[in-house]
Amino acid sequence: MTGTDNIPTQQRVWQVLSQVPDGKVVSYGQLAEMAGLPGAARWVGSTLRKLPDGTPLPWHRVITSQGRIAFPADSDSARRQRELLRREGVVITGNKVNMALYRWQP
DNA sequence: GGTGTGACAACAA
DNA sequence: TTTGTTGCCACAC
Repeated sequence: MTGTDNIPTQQRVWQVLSQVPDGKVVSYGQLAEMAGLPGAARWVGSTLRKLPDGTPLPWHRVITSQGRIAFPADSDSARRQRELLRREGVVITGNKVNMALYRWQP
């Protein structure tokens, strides 16, 4: 097609992300795949980076496939993310989340 | 249209 | 387990 079919890829990611429920998390790869972009995990991360501070989107529910926070454990961003997750009831142990328990599976 | 980039993922040592 | 390497994708120059 010549471009009439493209809904902004970014927008599709936002849409999927907005569906992640409280207390659940998804990996970058999973999010990419759900948005119809298998293999674009890395790109998703780069894109989330552009979100403004006050975004209504649950960016904090996106973590690595290993259940780790993608930021350095001692960074402010990592702390903020842990705080938000914990606030939703997600137990974090050593900068890690138990994917078996909190992974979002629609 | 080629090149570099990154909040990743899978695999080798 | 931790560290390094390679593959991926869409985007910005």
